[in-house]
Amino acid sequence: MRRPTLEAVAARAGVSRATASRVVNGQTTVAPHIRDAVQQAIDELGYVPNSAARSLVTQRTDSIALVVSEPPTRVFSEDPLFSTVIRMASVELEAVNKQVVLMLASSAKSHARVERYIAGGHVDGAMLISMHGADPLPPAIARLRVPVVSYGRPAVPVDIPYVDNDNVGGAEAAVRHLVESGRRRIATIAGPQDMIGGQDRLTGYRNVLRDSDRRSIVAVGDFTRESGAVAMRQLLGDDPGLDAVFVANDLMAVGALQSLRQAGRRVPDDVAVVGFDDIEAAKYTEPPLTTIRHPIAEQTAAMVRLLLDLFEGGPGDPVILPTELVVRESA
Amino acid sequence: MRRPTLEAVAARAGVSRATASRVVNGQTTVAPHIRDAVQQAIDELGYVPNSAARSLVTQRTDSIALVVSEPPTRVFSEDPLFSTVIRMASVELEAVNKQVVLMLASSAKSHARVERYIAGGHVDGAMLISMHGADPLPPAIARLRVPVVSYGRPAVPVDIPYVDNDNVGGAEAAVRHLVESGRRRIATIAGPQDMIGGQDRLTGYRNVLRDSDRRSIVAVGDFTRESGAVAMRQLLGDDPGLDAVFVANDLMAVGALQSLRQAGRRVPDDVAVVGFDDIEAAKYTEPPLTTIRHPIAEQTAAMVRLLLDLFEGGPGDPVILPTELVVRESA
DNA sequence: GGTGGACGAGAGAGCGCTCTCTCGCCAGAT
DNA sequence: ATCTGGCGAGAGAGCGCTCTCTCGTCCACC
Repeated sequence: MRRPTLEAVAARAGVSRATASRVVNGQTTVAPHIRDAVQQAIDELGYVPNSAARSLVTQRTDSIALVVSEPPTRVFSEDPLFSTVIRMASVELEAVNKQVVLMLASSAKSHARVERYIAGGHVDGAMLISMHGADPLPPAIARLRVPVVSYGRPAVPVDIPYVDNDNVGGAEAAVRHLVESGRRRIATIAGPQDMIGGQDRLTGYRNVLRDSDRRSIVAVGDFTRESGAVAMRQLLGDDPGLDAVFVANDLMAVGALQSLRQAGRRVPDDVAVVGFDDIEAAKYTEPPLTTIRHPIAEQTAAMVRLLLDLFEGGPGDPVILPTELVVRESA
Repeated sequence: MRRPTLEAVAARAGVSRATASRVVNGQTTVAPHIRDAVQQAIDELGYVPNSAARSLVTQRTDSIALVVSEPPTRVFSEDPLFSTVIRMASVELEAVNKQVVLMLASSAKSHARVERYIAGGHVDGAMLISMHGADPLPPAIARLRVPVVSYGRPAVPVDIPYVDNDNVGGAEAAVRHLVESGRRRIATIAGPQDMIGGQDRLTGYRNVLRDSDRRSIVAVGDFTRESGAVAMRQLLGDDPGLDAVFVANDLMAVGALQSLRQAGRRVPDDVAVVGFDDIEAAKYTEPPLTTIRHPIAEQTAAMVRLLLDLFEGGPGDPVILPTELVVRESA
């Protein structure tokens, strides 16, 4: 009662195993009537190729590792980044008949595991989702001679093709919007400085403030809602006269709005707020949040394309996608 | 420059391939000094077993399909259910050295794909996450003679072991809480009736109302925030005198709170609201949401255990986990 | 009519591993 | 000294597939 093999199909169709294989793999050098006979045998037996046997000889596995290297706090949070990326990547890869093997690599132990797994040739390539600068995984995997791409620029300079959005440009657009609407004392709640997104968005903020001759007022959060609320309270303590704040992600911005409300500040009348990410919840805050949208779906699609290109020997040039200011009512 | 094989390891250690294989697989019938020699050869060569070759002969793959069968609207939404389940399942399976192959099965085309893939012996077993009653996948996969478990009770009676939370009991607890706090006209915003969770939670609501001699007032949403807002407006139109509403999930409850605010109703003074799920955002609504907590992480862990038991020939009895009323300020 | 070429189909090797079967060796019993 | 038993290690088959090489056939052209 085991699964039928190619041998069985060939026998039933009265041809050789090689010919049956040709039909299965869609080669054209098979006469139509033979092709039909084989196809019929396949249907009758319910034949499905054994992938292990196939990849043993082809040296391909048709599966791709999607490595999520991030502490649980962030993956578990309300931030839809990871689920969106995972989902989009699956859709894109399934469209080209590749399987997605999901691997989480939060601990040092799991790092070793992932490294061994990828080194072991279980997958044809890997996609890395890691925003942490201290993360040892990107350089480690880059050494493995397996095609790898990264979602987001790796924090340490390492020769991995990547796809990122224009964090600096987006932050600049956000702060410029505040400057142009006449705000004078513009603070920021920055993200973690060991993450590339945190760094770049702070850089964008600083760039514009420098050019417009304003003083920078900085608090640092960790991209969670709660840390945004804490940072906002701290900023209000440091500089009660601030009239605007650029928050490095929307989740922290939601927390900041909460602190502003508790402190009796009106948004945007007293304090203007601009976030970053344009998560779903940004539409539903009170008031709705002005923010920077970056296209997660397109970025993911671009990442998948980049990896597929790499398989074909493509150059693997980094891709930077533009961001967009979405003006709602908070600024 | 290809990867070292077991043959190479054996040659370097001066033993046969069979002996090297014994060492790799941790068999005890190998003399210590030979074991050491082989281990050293493995380390020096950086040998990693070829999984394709191994599973060709063992007929195992050590990977498990995680099939998410749900329309994009829900997976994409803010509902953290899927990302939590996916994450927890990964952690649990990685702990026992199994790989997670993620498959999305939203369209009919992808259904066929998933079915073929699982039938093709690419995985040792499958975990199904599907809340849709109309979903043809569970019965189809159940026929494949591959160990399968389901997250949530399959809507059509089909012989698949499953793990679910006590939706009926949870809904009963929620509505009983409203009854006991003296509410008279208790409405509900039900979930989609083609989903088991939607059905069961409505059943729980009806059970308690029947027993407490109250009239049921029902609107139906689709588990999204927006549909909750719409349903709440509709309920207020149908019965302006309602003084409580049990909402079948928190996301819709958030929408309902919004509609209540717009209609000038105070919560909980005029209308009490109880949700279901206890998502993160439930803590941050205005006022914080009273809701039913069900343990997603434990449910996922139980699902994984159930599948592993199945591999060992376990009985595969369904597991139902209890829920818990979390009283905050909305009711 | 003979030859060359093109093309379709089969034979068979081999991918890297596991596992059964066999064999050799040594210890202990007779 | 011979035999038996047990255990550790090797030989070799075979998992199911792909792919190269070879061969046979048929047609076209000289």
